[in-house]
Amino acid sequence: MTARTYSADDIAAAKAWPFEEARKLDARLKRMNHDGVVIFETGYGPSGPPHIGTFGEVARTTMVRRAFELMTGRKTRLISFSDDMDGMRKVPPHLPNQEMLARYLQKPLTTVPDPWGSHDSFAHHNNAKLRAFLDQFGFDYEFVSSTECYKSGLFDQTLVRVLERYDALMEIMLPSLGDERKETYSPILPISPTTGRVLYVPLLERDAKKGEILFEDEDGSKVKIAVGGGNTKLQWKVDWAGRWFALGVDYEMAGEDLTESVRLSNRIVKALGGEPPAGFNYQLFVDEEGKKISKTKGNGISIEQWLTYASPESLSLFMFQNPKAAKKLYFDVIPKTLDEYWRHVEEYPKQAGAKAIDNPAWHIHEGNPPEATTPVSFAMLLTLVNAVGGEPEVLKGFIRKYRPTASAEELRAADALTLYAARYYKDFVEPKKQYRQPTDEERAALATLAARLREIGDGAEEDAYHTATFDTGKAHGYEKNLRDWFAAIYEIVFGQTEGPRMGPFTKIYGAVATATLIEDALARR
RNA sequence: GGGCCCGUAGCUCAGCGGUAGAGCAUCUGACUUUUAAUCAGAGGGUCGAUGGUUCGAUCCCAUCCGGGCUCACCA
Repeated sequence: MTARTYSADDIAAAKAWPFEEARKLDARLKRMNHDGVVIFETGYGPSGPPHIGTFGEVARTTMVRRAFELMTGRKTRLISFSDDMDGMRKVPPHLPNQEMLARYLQKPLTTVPDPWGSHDSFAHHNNAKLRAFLDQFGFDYEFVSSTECYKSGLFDQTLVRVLERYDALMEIMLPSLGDERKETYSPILPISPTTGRVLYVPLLERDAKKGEILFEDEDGSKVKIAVGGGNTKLQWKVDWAGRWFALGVDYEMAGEDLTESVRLSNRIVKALGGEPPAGFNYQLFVDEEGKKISKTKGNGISIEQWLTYASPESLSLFMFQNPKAAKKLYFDVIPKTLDEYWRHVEEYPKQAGAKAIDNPAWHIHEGNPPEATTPVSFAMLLTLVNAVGGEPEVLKGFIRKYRPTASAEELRAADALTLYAARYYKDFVEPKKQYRQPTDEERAALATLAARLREIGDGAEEDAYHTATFDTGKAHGYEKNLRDWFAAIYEIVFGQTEGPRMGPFTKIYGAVATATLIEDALARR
């Protein structure tokens, strides 16, 4: 499939938020007479593994990036920046080798040994996780390590600039600090040459010309070092601003909890002589009751949970929707969002112009939505799973029965859903199953049915199986109340009060397999 | 309390100056030698409240109400 083309008028008329963001970015670049490659950035803190928020930020930033590219045709890059020179402030719980890690408190995360022993450092381990995580979704990005930026000298000029503009920066930062911090605050944090820890100490002397600072080391000695080459790092807010300045970041969004940080960092980057990136503050997720999601409470849901029951595309849709509203992230939204995703995909080919590029599917698929949609909804599969169980092959059989005219592509889309439906079955339906013990009459009737099905064998018509089921019931005293016969089958064989129509089910599941299913149920104690 | 963001049908969301929309849920009907599913249709909103701008406001402005985040340290 080839990407469609859109006219300038279409794009100007597009109202989806990524286009609004792209317009903001474009205005900023015009104001600056910036005509180079446009840099998008997302941040990552490697003191923990990547999570659903990490996904959201990269997905949303990519949506703005693609909208911007369509709008301007300009070259762009997406930097995934890992703040891995940050000192380890506390030992994250639930990690192995706690006592070993405790000895590395305050040291840059890239110098903390990997508690799992597989990478150069704790940060390297998590950085690798981040990359594997982003790669799994096919994001286009460039990984950048803070430590490498400092060590390679890439940030040297920025550090010197911080020294040059020291007074202006302090004027911005000091009012935002508590009394105690005011006394010791420094935008530049030296790494102790003796202990390797990140030091939160005041600068005793600074020489912008030489690019040097004097500070008191942990052992009490006065030490003079060059700011560059990885000897020092910038402290938050200034660090963020310095990063924008040094890397030329044009666009970065952030969670609303960082609203104040963005404000300050914007002022700082200006003081450094740069221009704040465009961007906005997206809202954090809340749980079903609208409460803040916290790891300790364990409310909300994780990315692993989402991807267990629904596709990454559906999660992208969730991220696309309303980034400025506090979205409720709880289990029920998963199937709903998955079905909404497919509805949008279905709509796309019917739409044109601005309407098409406002379609979430365009943004989720970076301009290339798939052509085929699923012929059955996920909601329907979840219902079906209640009736016929969670075997993907059986589900696929039912899909083909329900949608005999579906194309191969459509079936492929639907088949992918059976995997999620099967997991849903295993986790939510199967545990609730209650198999009833048969009465003697029921036992006899079911045994007869199993024998009949075996006799007919696979490959007969649905009706043959259905008739056999009816006849067996009638022959065992159910001619007046066939409903009870079916209820007995479902309760004893399927472990639930409702089940599939027996004819079609037997056809799809296989007559011999169905007979075995019945016999197994009779053997159950 | 200050700042920022959000508030459209039961739920999830779209619409953002010109007589309120979708999906799900609900209800009704059709259909299948059980149920579910499927199909057709219906009901459901003073667009958080109040003022203002306008010929006209869900959409712009102001105020208020409700919710979230933030305003020590750390990121």
